[in-house]
Amino acid sequence: MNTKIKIKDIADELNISSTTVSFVINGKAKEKNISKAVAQKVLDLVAEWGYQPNSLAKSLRTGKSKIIGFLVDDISEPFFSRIARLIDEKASEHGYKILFSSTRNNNEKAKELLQIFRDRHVDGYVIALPEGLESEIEKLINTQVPVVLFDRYVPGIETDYVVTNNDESVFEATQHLVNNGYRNIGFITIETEQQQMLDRLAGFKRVIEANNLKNNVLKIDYQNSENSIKQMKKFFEINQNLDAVIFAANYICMDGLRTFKQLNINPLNNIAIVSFDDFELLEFYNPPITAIAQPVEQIAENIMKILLSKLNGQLQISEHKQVVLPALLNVRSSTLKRV
Amino acid sequence: MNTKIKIKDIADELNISSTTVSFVINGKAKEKNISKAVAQKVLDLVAEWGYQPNSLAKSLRTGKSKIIGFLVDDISEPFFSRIARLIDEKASEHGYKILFSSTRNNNEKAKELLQIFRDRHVDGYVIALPEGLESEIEKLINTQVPVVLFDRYVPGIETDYVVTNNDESVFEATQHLVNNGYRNIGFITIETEQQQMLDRLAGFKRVIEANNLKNNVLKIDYQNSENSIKQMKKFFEINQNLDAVIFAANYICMDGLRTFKQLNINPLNNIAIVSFDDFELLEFYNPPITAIAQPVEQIAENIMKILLSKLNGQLQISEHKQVVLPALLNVRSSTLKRV
DNA sequence: CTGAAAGCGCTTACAG
DNA sequence: CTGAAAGCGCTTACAG
Repeated sequence: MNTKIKIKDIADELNISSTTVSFVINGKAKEKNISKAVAQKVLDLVAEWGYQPNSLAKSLRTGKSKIIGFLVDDISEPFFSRIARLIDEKASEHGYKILFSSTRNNNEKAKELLQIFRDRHVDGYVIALPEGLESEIEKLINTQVPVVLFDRYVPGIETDYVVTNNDESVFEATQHLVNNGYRNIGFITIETEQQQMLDRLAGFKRVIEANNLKNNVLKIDYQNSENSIKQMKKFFEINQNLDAVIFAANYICMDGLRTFKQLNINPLNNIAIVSFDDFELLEFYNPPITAIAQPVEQIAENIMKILLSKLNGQLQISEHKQVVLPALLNVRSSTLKRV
Repeated sequence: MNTKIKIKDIADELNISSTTVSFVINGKAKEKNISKAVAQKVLDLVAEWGYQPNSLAKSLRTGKSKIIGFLVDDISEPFFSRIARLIDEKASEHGYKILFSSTRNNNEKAKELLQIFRDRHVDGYVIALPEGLESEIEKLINTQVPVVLFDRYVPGIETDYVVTNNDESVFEATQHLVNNGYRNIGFITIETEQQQMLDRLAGFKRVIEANNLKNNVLKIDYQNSENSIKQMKKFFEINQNLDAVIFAANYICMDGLRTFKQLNINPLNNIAIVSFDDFELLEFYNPPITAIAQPVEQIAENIMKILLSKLNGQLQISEHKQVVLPALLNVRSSTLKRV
């Protein structure tokens, strides 16, 4: 194996200085008036020896790590892992790599992670912000490092974010239920201050109020799946006459379907279903379930567009871009017109 | 904001040398005979000022980055993202972070990534090896850096790996079908040399041969979902009399279910199904689908146990651990006894 | 018990 | 057109 070659080796071999080699390697030959002949010699030797700069040394010197920190609740949630993949693709194209970690609903851990990322001189951040970390994130932003939030924004914090139009998309979905004849619609969310969840609820309420319908909302005190199912069971027992239900997130929907199974409620005949976040299960369920699909590709694209333009200086750190993207309502037979 | 504090600042403030501060911070106070009083002063100031070492400088000096490279086909595949989450948890406990990237079936990209990881002085690797990268991986292993393969091993390469017992688990699943009265079983896999896929096929064949059954195997030339469905349609049309089918992987099963839908085959009545890899969809499908569940937690645990013991020197780099874990057959109604 | 100094491998302001 | 030298912030062998 090639015992790590360094700039000095190249310089010595060619009887020139490290400075010149460094300039050539970094494409500054022209700018620095290096003669074509010398530049070519360097390039040739670099190719021949397969020289690769030590990025650690480079980072220490320049203060740039070419690493982006990606922080989410749980990387194994489909929505997040899909974003992760797309972000990584874009980042790789520009020489950045992704360092990720899951906060797993643990704020202490999240704070630590932020600190660790900072120590590692991460150049930029992509974060789905856990509740309660608002002030930490403000501190981070104040250090003049680019931070793009996604999935949820935080009212009152001036920063870049890319989110789905939660309010509007749930409004549409609820309206779709009303149009199809449903009148007693339940909305199942979690007890939280997370903005995206509040927005989804708001969209629901707008329709309910406009149509003078009953406001059947369950806010689950979410601990785990089991506990969540227990609360849903109670809710469905009390509200026997629901003719439709909207689940405000992927994992809530999963628990909802489990609840139906346990209660022997057959969505096919008894109740219409809409879920926020589309995933394969919904397409294959019997009946196939109507879902609000977040525009994952567009979300990832926008995140990276903002982040990269800040990273390469095209966009001022202090100038904040806020992108709200429309979702798609995939109508399936779980919400057929009521007869 | 605290304009980054460094060791020198602490040393100056306390009128001692950077050496002493460094020793104390790295817990070598005793070993280096630093007086308790001095050590305490340092610790106090570190706490007060919230000093955090610059990990870049540390890495450059020590040659250790405290970063683990995680390389898979696609981080958004549920199996991989779940492993990612678990690995990250374990790694974090030991001060390591995960740098990931998806190779997306692109060997050139995979080679590049390996190179990039090397430049970044990744301390260790967790890899689901793409086909055709065998020699690259051997080179990597020869650089004496710990590499743990998972999901698939490569016969002939001496390295650490953690895999599921693919052969045995498919053998069991196939036997289960035979026991329940199925006699014309199809096996759908992809055209590949990937060892885990070959092993799954081998497990199937063992049962087929032992019972003198017909060997109905489809090896899909996998390009994309659409193309894959086309090939399955043809297969099912030719083999009208199949009474059961085993899908050799998650994504193949998804395409299989789509094919059934398009062909109007109702698995409920017409055909038994088994899928490799268990995921929520299978549990909720109608009928619920029998699945071979890989022991994800155990896989992740074993990977990290091996990797960490090599990283901290408890295990020789040259000593290779190879772990084969049993899978669980989750029997559901898609494979009920034939009547 | 403690410190001065070298060095990890780069980049870049400065000098010529 | 090119180079000597300082410095990024650590760690550690060596000296006392």
